[in-house]
Amino acid sequence: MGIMKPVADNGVRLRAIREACSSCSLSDLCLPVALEGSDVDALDRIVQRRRPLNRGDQLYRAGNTFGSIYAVRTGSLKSSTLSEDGEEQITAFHLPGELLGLDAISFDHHPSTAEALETTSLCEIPFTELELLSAKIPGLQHQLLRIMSREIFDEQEMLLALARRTAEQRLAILLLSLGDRFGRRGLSPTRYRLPMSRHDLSNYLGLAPETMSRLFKRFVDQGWICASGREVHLTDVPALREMTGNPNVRRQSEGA
Amino acid sequence: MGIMKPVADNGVRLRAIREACSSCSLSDLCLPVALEGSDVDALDRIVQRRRPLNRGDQLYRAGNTFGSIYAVRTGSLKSSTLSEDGEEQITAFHLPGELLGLDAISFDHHPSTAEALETTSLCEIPFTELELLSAKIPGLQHQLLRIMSREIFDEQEMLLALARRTAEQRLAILLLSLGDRFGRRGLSPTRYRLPMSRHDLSNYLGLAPETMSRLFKRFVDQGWICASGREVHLTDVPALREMTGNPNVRRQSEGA
DNA sequence: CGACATTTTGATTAGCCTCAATGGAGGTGG
DNA sequence: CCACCTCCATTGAGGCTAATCAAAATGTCG
Repeated sequence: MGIMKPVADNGVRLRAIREACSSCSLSDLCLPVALEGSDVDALDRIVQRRRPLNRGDQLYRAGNTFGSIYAVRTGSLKSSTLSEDGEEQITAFHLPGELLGLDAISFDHHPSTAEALETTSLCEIPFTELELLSAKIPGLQHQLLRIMSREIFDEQEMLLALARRTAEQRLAILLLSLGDRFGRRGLSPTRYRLPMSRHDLSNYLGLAPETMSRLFKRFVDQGWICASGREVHLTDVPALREMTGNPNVRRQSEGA
Repeated sequence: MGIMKPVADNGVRLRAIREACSSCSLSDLCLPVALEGSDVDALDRIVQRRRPLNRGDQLYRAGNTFGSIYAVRTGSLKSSTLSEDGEEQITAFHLPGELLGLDAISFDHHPSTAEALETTSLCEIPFTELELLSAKIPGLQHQLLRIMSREIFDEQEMLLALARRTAEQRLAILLLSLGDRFGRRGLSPTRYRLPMSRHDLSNYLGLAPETMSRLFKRFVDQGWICASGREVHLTDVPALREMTGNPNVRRQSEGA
């Protein structure tokens, strides 16, 4: 087993993988681990490129057997399930650098459908091979658990944040969250293009599309954002953050 | 490394563990894995008993460093976080046989506080030791990933199920879910004692306590349940299941 | 039995959904 | 180039659900 022993060109190899995966989460997987060159090779080998998906293409459907997890290189996707009445229920959006497919591990099949919102390229990581590898490379197993747990937990926290919140708060939370996530990948956290339609947005937030529209108007009127179609500019982040909290609490100055 | 090779008294040892842990999820951890006697010993050794918690006692608090995961033997707990306005937000209930503490893996500290709802006994499973062990025992690593993913995912699904649902649907979903979970441990799925107060219940479902009370009344009036204090009897499970779906869909006979 | 917490009940209000109709953007064919 | 169509986003009016406020009833525990 490869033990903590830096190898001369390790940094170079790591960079190669990171390049290969763009800025995808796979780099999170190797970065904190001291890997030997051969290990990096091994990891590199199991990562597969796929040809890009077009808008509307499905990466996998609910019920498909689980084989791989995926990292978004460029573009974006939505995960959704069908409620018993046949309505689409969007459960997550996936931006560049994020993983998807993790929720399938427990059941060996995907509980949700993943669909590209625009032209999207991905890395595919066959899961059994990753598992095999993680048994051999010390530290990788721990990283795998952490990242898995992290990605799933983030989603859960998002759901929790949205529950019990007013429509206004939900939109503020989502806009800030998207900004954070874009920011993490080197883009502007306050000025970005929404990859999803108002319809998808309202579906995800559990609101009627009409409410969504009214909210955008209100946010613009208040001077919190500038919005034109899918282009959004968060002009007053502090105000948005303020709204994030409980509305029932009267606004009080921090000093009081 | 111990390879798939049944050992004479393996079954006995497994049963011993299962007894030791009552019917806790740890049995899920070893059951599908072919373990050698020595492996079972190893697993057995790292599981620790703890003295029971009293009602109101906290197992861990949000922010505590993460060391172990826990399996509920008897009793029950609630997990909660504090929203920015200082309000308690209950994120999960934990019944006998279920695991808790898994959400701490990604951050090395607990994101939530766990508090006993009644006298509660637990098994403690030190995580680093479990990880070490899972590197040695084939299959255990996979099981660990699966169970983790499963527990976290179940919670997420619950949150999702509760989002975008009417108060009536939420209560129906929760009552059925609790029944399922009790049923899985050999108790009646239709007649049980709620371990939590109406207040906790309403908090978890994101409703006002008054609404909770009115809902119980309505459910009783409709003949769907019998309720006296915390004792609940689901008298019309089909009706409850029916309610679970989208209310906006007119009730239609399946055959139509 | 009295003090306290929890639960229930009643009246009112606010927020969001629904239905309905209008306004724009992008694509197609005359 | 313009008329037309379709899809999506916006705007308005009204209704329903669940929150809030207030208070009584019930249960719990010393």
